[in-house]
Amino acid sequence: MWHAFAAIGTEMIITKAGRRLFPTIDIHTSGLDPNGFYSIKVDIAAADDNRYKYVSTTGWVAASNGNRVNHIADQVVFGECEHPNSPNSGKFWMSCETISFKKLKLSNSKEHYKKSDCIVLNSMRRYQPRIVISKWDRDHTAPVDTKIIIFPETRFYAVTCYQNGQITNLKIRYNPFAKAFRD
Amino acid sequence: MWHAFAAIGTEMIITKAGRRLFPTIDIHTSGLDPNGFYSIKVDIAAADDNRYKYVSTTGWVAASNGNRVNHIADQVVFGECEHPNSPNSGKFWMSCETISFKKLKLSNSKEHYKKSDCIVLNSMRRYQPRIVISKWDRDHTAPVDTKIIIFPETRFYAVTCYQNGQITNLKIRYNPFAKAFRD
DNA sequence: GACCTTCTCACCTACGTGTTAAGC
DNA sequence: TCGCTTAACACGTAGGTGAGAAGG
Repeated sequence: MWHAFAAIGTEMIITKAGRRLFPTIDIHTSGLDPNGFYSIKVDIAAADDNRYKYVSTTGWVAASNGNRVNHIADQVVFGECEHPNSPNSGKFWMSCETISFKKLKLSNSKEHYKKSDCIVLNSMRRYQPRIVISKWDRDHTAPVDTKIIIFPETRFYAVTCYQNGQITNLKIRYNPFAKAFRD
Repeated sequence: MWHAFAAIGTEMIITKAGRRLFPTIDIHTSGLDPNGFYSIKVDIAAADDNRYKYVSTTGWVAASNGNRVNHIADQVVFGECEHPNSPNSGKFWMSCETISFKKLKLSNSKEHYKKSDCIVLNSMRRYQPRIVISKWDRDHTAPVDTKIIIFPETRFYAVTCYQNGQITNLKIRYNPFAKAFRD
């Protein structure tokens, strides 16, 4: 699903009150220590420091002279959404068929920052979601090991209104809440 | 609200898939150690070991020769529902205006036991919800102090269908989801 | 004008109610 | 028959969609 959007240039709506991602970020884990304790969260990093604009003839183009970012793991992070079942045992996480972050929302209003599960972004910029899995020590007082996993196909442009009509069509086609707009 | 129901004899519907309590159990805390760590949950104990039946002329009567229970705190407990925000600091809990257990559901099917927030009970018996507040040690590995608080007005009969029409009327009057049945 | 943002709206999904009739 | 349980139903609440018009 993510690949179908990525091939066109994924866009995500951001609103004051917060808008869910579609598609949602769903993962599955393996190779964890069954008896270890882990928290799992998603955060969102800048994909680069460009501003973008959408030109109907050519698509997305960088509008300012931003620098290319080579190490997204070191980039500015704009907030995070811890999975509701965190923290939990490796055994639990691996028994989950899918670990879904469907409650994660994107906003453009700093006043809504305090809402949990809501990450504040800037419009017309590009972002990269990241999966952050932290293992905690026996006393659960500090993380002892943290892994960051990136799926490049989840990169997206934050917008207040869809720019590319093909993206709109895919959203309407696959998002159950947009069924009203299907032909 | 609870008192209005208790005066008549509170009943709670139980179904296979699980039914919410109405009224819900909402509490407020004070006197906790602001820097201490606490988990807060609700569990449900047998109020006694009677079976009951409802007679339209006289109301609820014990149908078997069960024993009166004097110490509900020692009774059989039928499951528990940990508050979603557990565990958390005393400071956090005391800052909450209301701590609500609205997601707690009651079921009569053991197959649904594994659902979190769902407690399995037997129909035509009487139950007593209990608030359980546990303080954890500095390493969060074991509870060091547990307090059990009981509000007698939350005692209820578990039923698969309302027995007392006055209870039905109160539910319809005050539960927003039953608005369709108001005159 | 061009571009981006905000708001309201109709139309969905998802699910919490008691009712009613059927089942056991 | 009687008492209790179950399932389908209409009708609410609650909230997630893009469209379209208005605002800046």
